[in-house]
Amino acid sequence: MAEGRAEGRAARPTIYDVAREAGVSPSTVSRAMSNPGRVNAVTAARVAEVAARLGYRTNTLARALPSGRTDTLALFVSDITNPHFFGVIRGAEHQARAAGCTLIVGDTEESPEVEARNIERLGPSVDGFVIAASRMSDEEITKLAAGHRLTLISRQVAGVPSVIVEHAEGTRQIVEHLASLGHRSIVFLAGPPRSWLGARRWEALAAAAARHGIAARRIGPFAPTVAGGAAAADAALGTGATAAVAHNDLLAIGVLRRCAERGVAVPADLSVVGYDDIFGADFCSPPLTTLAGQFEESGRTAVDMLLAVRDRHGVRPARDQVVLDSHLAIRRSTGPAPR
Amino acid sequence: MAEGRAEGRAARPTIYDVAREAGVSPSTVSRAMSNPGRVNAVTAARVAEVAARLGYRTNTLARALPSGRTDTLALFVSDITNPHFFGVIRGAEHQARAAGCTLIVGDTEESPEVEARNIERLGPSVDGFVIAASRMSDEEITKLAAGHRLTLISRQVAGVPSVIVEHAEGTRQIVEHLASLGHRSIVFLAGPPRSWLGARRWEALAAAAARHGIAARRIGPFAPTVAGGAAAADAALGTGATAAVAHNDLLAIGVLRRCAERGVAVPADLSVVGYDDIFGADFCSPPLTTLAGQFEESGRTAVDMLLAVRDRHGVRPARDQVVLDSHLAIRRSTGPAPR
DNA sequence: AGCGGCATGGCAAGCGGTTGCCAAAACTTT
DNA sequence: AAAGTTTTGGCAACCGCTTGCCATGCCGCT
Repeated sequence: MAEGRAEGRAARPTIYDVAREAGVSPSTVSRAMSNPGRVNAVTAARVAEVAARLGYRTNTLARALPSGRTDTLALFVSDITNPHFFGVIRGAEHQARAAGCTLIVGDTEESPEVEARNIERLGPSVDGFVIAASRMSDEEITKLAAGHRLTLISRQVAGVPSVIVEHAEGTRQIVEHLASLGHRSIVFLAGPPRSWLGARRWEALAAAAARHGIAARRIGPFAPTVAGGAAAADAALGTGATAAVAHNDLLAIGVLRRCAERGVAVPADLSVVGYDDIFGADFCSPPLTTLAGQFEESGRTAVDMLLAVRDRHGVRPARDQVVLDSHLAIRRSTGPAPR
Repeated sequence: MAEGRAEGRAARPTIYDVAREAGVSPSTVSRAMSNPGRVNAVTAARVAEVAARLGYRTNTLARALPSGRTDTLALFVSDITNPHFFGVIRGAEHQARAAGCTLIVGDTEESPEVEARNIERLGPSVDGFVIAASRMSDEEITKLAAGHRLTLISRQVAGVPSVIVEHAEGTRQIVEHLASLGHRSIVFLAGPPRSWLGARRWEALAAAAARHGIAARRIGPFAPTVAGGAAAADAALGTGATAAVAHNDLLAIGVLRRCAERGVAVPADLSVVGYDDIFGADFCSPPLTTLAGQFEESGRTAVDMLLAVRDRHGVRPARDQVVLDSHLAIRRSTGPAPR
C-alpha cells in the first residue's frame, strides 16, 4: 500500500498534518478549507497559514468518496479521429476548466457497447457525461439517463438534455443553393448507419429536394473519413447526379481529393457540399461549401447544461433541448450544374 | 451526502451487497474480484456469479483511495486549439484505453503556471502525467518529476523520460532541399518564446544554413496559429528572403493564405515550409512542404513509458529518451528560388 | 500420533476527507 | 442572575474498497 509514496515520491501533507501543526482537529481543518463560515475567522486564518506553509492541497479523490462529487466530467466522442470533434472537445474542455472541473475524453469508436460500458465504469468517478454523436438507441440512452447525469450533443432523445446544431433549415438552404445553380439531381453520401444526425440530414435533404422537384437519392454508407471519400466519389460519379452532399466535411474533402485524382473538375463537373465546416474546409481546394455550425459552442453548452443539472440537484432546467444556429458557408466547391 | 443517490438515481451495489448475497465477507469479495488466486476457486465463482447478477461494478474511486492506483492518466497540451496536438491526443487516448486507463485531457494555454498547478491538483487522482510541449523551465520539470510520474513529449530534460520527434536531421534536410532549389536566404518564423522545440528548430536551421553558406535569420515571435500567419507572412516578405520556414504548419498555412491574399505566388515568389504535417497540410493550396513526424506515435509512446514507470515501480526503463523518426514531405509550397 | 505448512476466509485498520451531532463557551435576553 | 441562543470546535461514523494479520481446518510428513 501507499506504493506511490514508497518510491521516494514526496508524501503529501494531509489535513491531519495541518491539524496537528495548527493545534486543531482535522474536522476543523476540513471546515476551514471548504466551509470557512463554519469556523471562527482567526482559526480559519491560522489553519490557512499552516496549510500554505506545509503546501497542503486537498486530495480530490478523498474528498470525492464521501461527497460523491468529483468535479470531473466525461466527454465521449464517437470517433476521436474526426477533426469535427475537436471543436466539441475544445469547447467542452474550456467550459469545464472555467467551472473548475476536469475533463475526461474518451473515444467510443462508433460502438454503442463501448459507450454503455464506459458510462458504467466511470459512473461514480464523474459528475456527469456528455456524449457526442451517441450511437446508442433511444431506449438505451433513456435507461442510462435514469441512473446518470447525461447530456447529448448532436442527438435528441425525449427527456434527456441535449444540444444540437440546426440541420433542417440548413439542409433546406443547401438544396435551395443547389437548385438555384440549376442542379436537378442530388446524391447524398451517407455516413455511419447508426448516426442519428446522418439520418436527420438525409430526411431533411429528401424533403427539401421533393419540395423543389429535385431528384435525390442516398448511397452508402461510407466511412466518414477522407479515405472513405474515394469510394464515395466513385459511387457518386456513377449515379450521374450533378451534386453530392456528403455526410460530413471529412467525407466531402475525400471526395474532392478523389475527383482531383480522377480529373473530375469541381464544381464544373460535380458540385460538392459538406457538413460541419471543420478545420481545413476553407483552405482545401476548392474550398468547400458546407453547413457551418457552432460546434465549439455545442461542447460548451452541453457542459453548462450538465453542470446546471448537477448544481440544481436534478431540477430540470427550463431550456434543455438547445438548438444552435447553423449557416451555409458557400465556397467554391459548388457551382452551376453542368448541362 | 449521497446527494447523487438522493435524486432518484439507482444505488450501485457495493461489495457489501455482494458479500451478503453470497454469504461471504466483503474482503473475500474484494479478493475474488481483484486477486482471484487468493480465494478458493468455487468461492470465487460464486462471488462472480452473484456480482454479475447484482450488476456489481467496482467503484474505481473507492479502489483508488487505499491503493493509490487510479488507472487514470493526464495529458496536458500547451494549446488544445492546435490541430498538431490532435494526433498526440489520439495516440495517447488510444494507448491509454488499450491499457485499461482513462485519459484526462487538459489545455495549459501556454502557461507554465497552469501546468504546475494542474499537476499539483491532480496529483493523487492520476497515475501519472504526460506533458506535451511543456512551457516550464528545466528546473521546474525536474522538481515536479521528483514528486510525480511524468513523461514529456516534444521536450527533453535530463533524467525525465521523454519522446520527441527528430528535428536536427530533419531540419538539415529542409535546408538542403531549399539550398538545392537555389535559395540563399531563409527566414525562420518563430513561435512561442518558451517553446523548447521552437528553439531547437531554429538552432538546427541556423547551423545547417551556416554549413551551406546560406543566410538565415529569425523573426517573430508569432502566434502559432493560422491567424498569426498573416503577420508572419508580411514580416517575412519584408525581409527579402526567398524561403520561409515556419515554426509549425499552422503558421505556415496562415502564411500561405496571406500570400494568396496579397497576390504573392507560392512557391514562385516565396517558398514556404512548415513542421508537423498536420491534418490539412496535404490539401491546402499549394500543399505544404513540411517535416512530418509520428506525433500520434509520440502520444502512444509517452503513455507506454508512463505505464512502464508505474508498473516497474520506479525502475527506470532502459529506453527513456525516445526519438521518433521524421521525414521531409516535399510538396508544392517549395520551388526554385526566384532570381 | 504429532506437528509443520499451506490454503482459505474473516477481522479490522486504514486511505483522506466530510458532516451530523453534541458539548462547551460566549452572548443575549428577560 | 437565571435561562435561552448562538458560535465554535471536537468526536466519531462513514464513503467503498484494500490488505496485513490472524484463526481455522486440512494436508502430508516424520
